[in-house]
Amino acid sequence: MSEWTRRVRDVVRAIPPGRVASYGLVALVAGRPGAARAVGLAMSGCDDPAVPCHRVVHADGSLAATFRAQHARLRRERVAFVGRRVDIARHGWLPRLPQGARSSRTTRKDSAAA
DNA sequence: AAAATGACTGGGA
DNA sequence: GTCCCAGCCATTT
Repeated sequence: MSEWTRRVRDVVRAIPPGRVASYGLVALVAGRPGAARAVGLAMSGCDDPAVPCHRVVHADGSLAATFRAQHARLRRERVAFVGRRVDIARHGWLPRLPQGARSSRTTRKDSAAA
């Protein structure tokens, strides 16, 4: 397992139940702004049960097409949906960003929850 | 070493 | 609103 994968995993583990974070936000917190796609790659296994991979969603609240169990798992945590997407405004995770975590682009949307 | 891949994203159509 | 495309990035061929 690469350093990157391990780092992503650690961030995801910090997402509290009932909260969700976009791939982009995870990348930002992991120290690689803009690496959203790479985050998805790191999560593709989702074998470790200690990692709440279902709490990672697309920036617009929609879910990964290939991760079918995601919707059910989120609802099990009482996460509300608006149509086919998660209600980011109410369930978006507001992490404590690392110092100097510059928001190259994913920030506005990702931290818009409040 | 070079090219293809994919649980992404923002912007434009 | 939905669809499509061109960048992005670490991993895998």
